Amino acid sequence: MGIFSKTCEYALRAVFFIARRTVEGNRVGIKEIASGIDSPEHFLAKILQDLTRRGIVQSVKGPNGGFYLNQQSLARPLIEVIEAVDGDGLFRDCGLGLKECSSKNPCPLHSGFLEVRNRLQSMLESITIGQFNEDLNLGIVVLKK
Amino acid sequence: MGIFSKTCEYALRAVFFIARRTVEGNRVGIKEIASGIDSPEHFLAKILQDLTRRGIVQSVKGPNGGFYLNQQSLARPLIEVIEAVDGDGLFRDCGLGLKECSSKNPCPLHSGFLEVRNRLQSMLESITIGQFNEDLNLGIVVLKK
DNA sequence: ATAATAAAAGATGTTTTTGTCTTTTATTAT
DNA sequence: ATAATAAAAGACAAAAACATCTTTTATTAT
Repeated sequence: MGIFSKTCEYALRAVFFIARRTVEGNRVGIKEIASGIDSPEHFLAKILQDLTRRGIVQSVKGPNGGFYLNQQSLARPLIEVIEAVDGDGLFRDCGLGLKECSSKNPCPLHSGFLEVRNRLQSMLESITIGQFNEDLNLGIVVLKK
Repeated sequence: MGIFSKTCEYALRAVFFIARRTVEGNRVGIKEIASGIDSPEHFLAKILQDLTRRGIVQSVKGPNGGFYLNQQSLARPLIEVIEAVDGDGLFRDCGLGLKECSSKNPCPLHSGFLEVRNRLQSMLESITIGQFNEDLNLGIVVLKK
């Protein structure tokens, strides 16, 4: 089990992929995205449909259609994608699964977790969907294998 | 989705619960553990059977039997329980699900993740199963609700 | 030895996650 | 208008996670 669901992993790789194509001035089809990030095509389609409904990615149907990102979406922090897909449980729920864990009524790991996941959260708030385009083009970072 | 599997959450709550009873000098039965940590009894039984096989908790059958922790187990870092149940994926696998993600061939989040999860890892290495017994007795920390 | 106890093991069921395949709808170029 | 294109939506299936119930085995007290 990774830190995110498989669904979320695909979503994140996909938005990075779409961002890169977008700044090149192109829309990109589901087939190309799926093969570009090594994900099951139809499964990814569902994920992107959902993100589109939520306004996190943009799409148009028909010839020359495909997915893309508007300026607002390119500037979006990664955490918005994660919360849209996996919810905010990773940042809010008790590490031991307690319903009412809080600073008033903490589980043994409460304070330790607080620090670690605040860091995770602020990291994911500071990273944007569009910030890796150049690194992706240069091959400094990758989205498959 | 929390950071750990449900199975792992139950395992962690259970070992804390057993630790507390152990230092009081008692073995504790599965029924009492399950109700003490609010978990499904038979499901927890499986989990503890597995941890027993791995030597992470101890048990004896029959009257006056039950689960307990020897000195070595009481001193065990929490990460050993987590790795026994969920594996080490949380600390090793790529956040975006790439098979070959590394510093040589990083995903966009590679370096950011490295820092956060090294912190998580060292936190879980420094906490021991037996270190919350007093806080549990005083009600400063809790294992259910 | 026997009965009672409690973990271990086995069988089975449910729900969620992940994945595939087909049909429909919207858009564009001709 | 029509045909081609590509996302959207729907139906279905496999696998994994989560959960329950029953039977067996080991241990202890009598």
